[in-house]
Amino acid sequence: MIKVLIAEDQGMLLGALAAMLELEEDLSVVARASNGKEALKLAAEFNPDVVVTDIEMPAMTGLELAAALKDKNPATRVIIVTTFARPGYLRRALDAGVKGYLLKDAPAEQLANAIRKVHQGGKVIAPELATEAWDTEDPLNERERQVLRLAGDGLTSADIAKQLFLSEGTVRNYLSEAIGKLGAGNRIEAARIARQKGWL
Amino acid sequence: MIKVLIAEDQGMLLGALAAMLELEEDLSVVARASNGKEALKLAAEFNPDVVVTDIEMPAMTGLELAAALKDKNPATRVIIVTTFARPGYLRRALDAGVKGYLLKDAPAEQLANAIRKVHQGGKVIAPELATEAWDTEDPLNERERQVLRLAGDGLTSADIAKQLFLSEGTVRNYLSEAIGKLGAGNRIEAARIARQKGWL
DNA sequence: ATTTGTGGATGACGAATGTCACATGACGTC
DNA sequence: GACGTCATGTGACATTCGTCATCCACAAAT
Repeated sequence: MIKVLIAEDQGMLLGALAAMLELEEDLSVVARASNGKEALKLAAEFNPDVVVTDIEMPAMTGLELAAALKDKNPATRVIIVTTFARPGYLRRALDAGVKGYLLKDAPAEQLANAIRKVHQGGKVIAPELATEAWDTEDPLNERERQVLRLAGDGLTSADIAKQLFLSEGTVRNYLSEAIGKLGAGNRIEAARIARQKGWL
Repeated sequence: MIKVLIAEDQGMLLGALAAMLELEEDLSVVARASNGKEALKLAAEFNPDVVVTDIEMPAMTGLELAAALKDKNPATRVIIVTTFARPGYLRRALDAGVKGYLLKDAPAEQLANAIRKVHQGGKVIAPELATEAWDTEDPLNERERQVLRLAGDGLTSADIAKQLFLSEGTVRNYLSEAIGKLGAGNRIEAARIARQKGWL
């Protein structure tokens, strides 16, 4: 009997996944969490074989959860189930020792099999991501990321400068750099691109 | 036996919801669709009592689906299940005669009951939305919306002008109007606000 | 002790943006 | 036909943005 913990902030999906997995005879959903922090606590308590987790959650993301589990529950395998086909996410997930990375777009039937495969020591990566160009590196440095995040929310250079304790000119320099690196035409497009790649 | 059709583009959720609802003795999932268009076709074929649908889907959104069903399958009740707590969406949904509007954040257990209630002629609106301030009107006109959509993607005024066959000055005028109406400081913030409200 | 690198600041310039007042023409209404 | 009004343009102006060359301070490397 494979003990499964599910971490997912969308109640609807959490409940539905749990119901679906309970139909499998060799799986048992021993705990549910609606964010990473809760999942970590429950993992310590129930010691699940496999953790199925979303990425974007309040309090603690699935990526942070994976990293923490690698440390505290090294025997527990982690499968990420997310909406986002972003190279940055996949890379960070693999770095955190994640064994599975599935997209919510994929048919639900795949999940049970992925759990079994990962439980047996295998790896399951969504085929859309396993291929080629998904190893694009994040070309931005920390400052550029910060500045771009704020710019993407509509703050002016002056506002950003105030928040980050930089001069306005410096902010413009970083933005200019980021725009160039991303091949964008302006800050808006740059922010869009970076977000879409999972770099923000 | 209540006949249910589910339309949802995330395969994972679609499958999981179907599995969960099939556990209910008085419900039967007669068809599944991954977009509105497909759902409309299947609805004509299976004549479901209740359609459970997401909003943001390719080909045809859940809101468009609801409007079309109101016309072609007036007896079919529609329940929207979406991530987005946006006033614009709820308003449009109600205008399309939708009987239920639930958030994916809500516990999954609610769904079966919502289906029963709606099937009996009732209405189910997520409590977070049923309250007050959710009737904020969209102050934008069609042109302003178009222009803002493109501006939000990082196009310059000149690009937008070309796409919409307007002069650049006119584009700037519309943007200026939109920025003013939304109380924003620039086009980026304006686009962010409008999107968040579900007006784009 | 000099070189090199890095993070940040400055100043200047042209381009894009935001604002406003006003013009034009199409359409409906009285 | 005179009158609003609605969509679109125009021109002018101040501000913000994007770019680039250059400079400064400080730390690490040699």
